[in-house]
Amino acid sequence: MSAKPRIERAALEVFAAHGVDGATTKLIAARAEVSEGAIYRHWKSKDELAIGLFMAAHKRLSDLIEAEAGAVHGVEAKAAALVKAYCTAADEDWTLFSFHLLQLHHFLPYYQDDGRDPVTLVETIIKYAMLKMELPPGDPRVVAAMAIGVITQTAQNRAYGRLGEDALSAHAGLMTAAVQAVLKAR
Amino acid sequence: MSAKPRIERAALEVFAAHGVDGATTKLIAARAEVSEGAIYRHWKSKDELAIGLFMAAHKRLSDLIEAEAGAVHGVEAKAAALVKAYCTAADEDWTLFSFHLLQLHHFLPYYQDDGRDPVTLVETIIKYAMLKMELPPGDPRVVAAMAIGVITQTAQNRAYGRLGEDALSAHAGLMTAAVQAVLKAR
DNA sequence: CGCTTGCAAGTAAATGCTCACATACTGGTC
DNA sequence: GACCAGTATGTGAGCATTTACTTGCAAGCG
Repeated sequence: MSAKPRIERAALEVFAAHGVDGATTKLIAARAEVSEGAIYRHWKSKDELAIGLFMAAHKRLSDLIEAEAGAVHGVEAKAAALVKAYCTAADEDWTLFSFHLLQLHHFLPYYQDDGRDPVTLVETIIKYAMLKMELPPGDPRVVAAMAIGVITQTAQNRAYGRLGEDALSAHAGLMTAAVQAVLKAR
Repeated sequence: MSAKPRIERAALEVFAAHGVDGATTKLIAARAEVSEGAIYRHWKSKDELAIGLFMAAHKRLSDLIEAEAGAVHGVEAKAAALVKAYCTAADEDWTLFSFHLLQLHHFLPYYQDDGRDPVTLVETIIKYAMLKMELPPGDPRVVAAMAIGVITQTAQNRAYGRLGEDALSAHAGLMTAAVQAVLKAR
């Protein structure tokens, strides 16, 4: 098999485990069973590799949110769809999503806020629902953070090995109920 | 003033901003206005410095949880007390708590689980409340993760500058209501 | 051939850390 | 108080190692 996809997989694993700064090109190459030089045939630098991988996950997640939220009506339904979609996607490519989840803060300076990052999208949905009186009023930034936190912290704890090996989807029902409760709580 | 506390402050800031691996001893020394050698008068290595700072925050948070939860009866009251206490402590020493929050994953391998880390403590409280029928049954690990996520994600977004400069306590009421809703949701 | 992909050895720079030296504090003795 | 040894604290030049990245060469392939 060609080296590029093997490098991508290996890099995701190493970045997720050690962080971008803690990961070494040697380790990535070793895990991909490839020489270090091979990395630089496909990427200009370690950082470009990391940013490329992160942005792929970031865009995939943003697209997912837009698609799922656009397909149904009402915040309740949107919340349920989003939770389920996130769980499914994460289970399908856990390496990619745990990397995205755990290393988010490293890439904050990089993605320009065009309003298409996951957090802003959720904020927008909530703001709109408040306007339509579907939700009680409140700071949409905080409500969005709290609702997202229900998902991300659960996923993080799974990544840390605190929840066993069950798929994230196994908890989708509980998480959906919790998110909907957060949205309405005041 | 002596160098040690200045180094500690500088290290917290640099670790929080760049991560433990991304932080350099040169940068820490420069920010503390101290020579690099001064660091090694007080700590054996950069990692020991980082671990010391983290463990101090970790223990302080654990003690806080035990004290606050032990002082009142009933999950509802415990939840309210914990949220308020965390917000107050975080506002009092935001540098310390944002470092703890953002770099947690770096130190996971280090703290042995004697059941006294914050997450396990919350899990125990929830498990006990379920036994006493104060809460509907459900996986306590997941419920704890979700409840904690409400707080941590909000605090993280504040650290990322997404919530303005308001104190975290400004949102304590909203967060308390959300946490209590999560605990009861099913 | 021409082009892409991979390797092995190597390089320059950065990083964590050390060490010889200087200075400031501490407490006991006269 | 004056003296002084002993210790703790800070400096800054520098060392060994690691790290990201480069380069010359060869193999596969249309």
